Amino acid sequence: MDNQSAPEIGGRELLSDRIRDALTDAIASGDLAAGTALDEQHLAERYGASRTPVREALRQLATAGLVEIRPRRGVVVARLTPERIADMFEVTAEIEALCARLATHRMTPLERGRLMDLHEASAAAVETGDLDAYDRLNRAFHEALYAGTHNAFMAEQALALRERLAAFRRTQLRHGDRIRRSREEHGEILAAVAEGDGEAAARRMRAHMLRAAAALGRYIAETGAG
Amino acid sequence: MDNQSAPEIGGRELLSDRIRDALTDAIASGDLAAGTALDEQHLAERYGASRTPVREALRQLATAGLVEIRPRRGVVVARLTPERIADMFEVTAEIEALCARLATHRMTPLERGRLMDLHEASAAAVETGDLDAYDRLNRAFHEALYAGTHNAFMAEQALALRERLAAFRRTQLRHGDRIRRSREEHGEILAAVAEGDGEAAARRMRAHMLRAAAALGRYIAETGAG
DNA sequence: GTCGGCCGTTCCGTATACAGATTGGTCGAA
DNA sequence: TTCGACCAATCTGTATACGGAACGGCCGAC
Repeated sequence: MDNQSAPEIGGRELLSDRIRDALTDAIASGDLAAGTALDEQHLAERYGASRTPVREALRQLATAGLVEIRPRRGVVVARLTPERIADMFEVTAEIEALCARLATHRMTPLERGRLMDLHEASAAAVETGDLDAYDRLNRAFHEALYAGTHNAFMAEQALALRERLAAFRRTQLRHGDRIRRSREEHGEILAAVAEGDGEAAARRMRAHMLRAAAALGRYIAETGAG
Repeated sequence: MDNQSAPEIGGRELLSDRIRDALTDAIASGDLAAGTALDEQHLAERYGASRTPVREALRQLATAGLVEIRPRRGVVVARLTPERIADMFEVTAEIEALCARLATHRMTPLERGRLMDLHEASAAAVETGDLDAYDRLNRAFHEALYAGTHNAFMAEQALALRERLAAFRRTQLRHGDRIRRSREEHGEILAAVAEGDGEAAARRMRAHMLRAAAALGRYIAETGAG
């Protein structure tokens, strides 16, 4: 086994969380192929820890759907086929569309104003090509819509789903003029929200997410990851 | 139930899962009030186990949203206010509506036939007043729609959400003629599915779920649980 | 009298130890 | 040769031990 990917998990946060993140990356990047059996002891010595935090990390990954735990029979990496990833993105698109529709009808003027501010601020990031800045504003835009549903549980679910797909979306914006297109689509969504047309906001958000997923899908197809 | 002193949890499955179930019941039933601090050692001796399975159970409850874990600061029972439960039911209603819409467009004739069979079979359960039988068929009806989306991830999410609310829905069907009404609503949903009108199916499913939630909400308000 | 720092206790996060279950292989019998 | 049972190795599930961080109380200073 080629240990090219050094564990290298230094930091101050919880050890189990660091192991979880490391394993998440390893699975999302394809270093750990689908169906691979994960031995707790082996992982423990690989990451320089004991079995206890490794177990906690694996449990978290199981609830995230990245691994599968058969009681007393070990842990295996879940089969993240292109179809499954596509399924996940479809669910995300629908959830985001749902949030957009609800938020359109429920946001306060103050919240709508903040959404517009975020959109305005993102213009500069697009012009300067600041990917990290746009990523933050992009995230803030979507999270503002989550919060705009005035349904805390909905917002949590949407955010959790977004986090879950973050590993696969990492390189999405790096391609072509996806950033500019992304912001344009945000503008169209925002217009529908401003007009109070929830259905249109939902449709445009769904299309927005599916286009982003398609861009990522092409990337995955090229690299053969998964 | 005499859960006054020692909740005896006997069985052959995993100890951590049994503790998780016991804690889930305790929280859903209100035995553990919102905001209660949960001490691992105390829970361990209470359930006659060590801290390890207790920890695993608490982690599972955290991902289920029933408790909140602050690193190095302990675990507290999440605040399941009526508002929060209402939020959860709204999300469930929207997800179910989404599944109904997608399933309408994607189910095969065979799957549609099975859905109709399930609906037909439930008639007998309604007539005889067999609550358990109707509960199974009701569950099967909804799960058939999940599967009908042909999106495995969507089906898993919907099922997980349903499981998560099961603790609060336990007594829902026991009230009045909710069973008969429930089956009638299923019939209306089924009609929309058969006609291929996904939007109507979604609307009717949303209304169906919200009516069930309202019935439960009245029950909760009466008993003061939560 | 009130505020701030010090210290002890408690509890969490992690490490290690032990027991039961599962899996794979090997040996023997038909 | 093939099938079945037994056995050993290994890994998971659980228990226990240890170190450090956080919270509460006490004492001293202003």
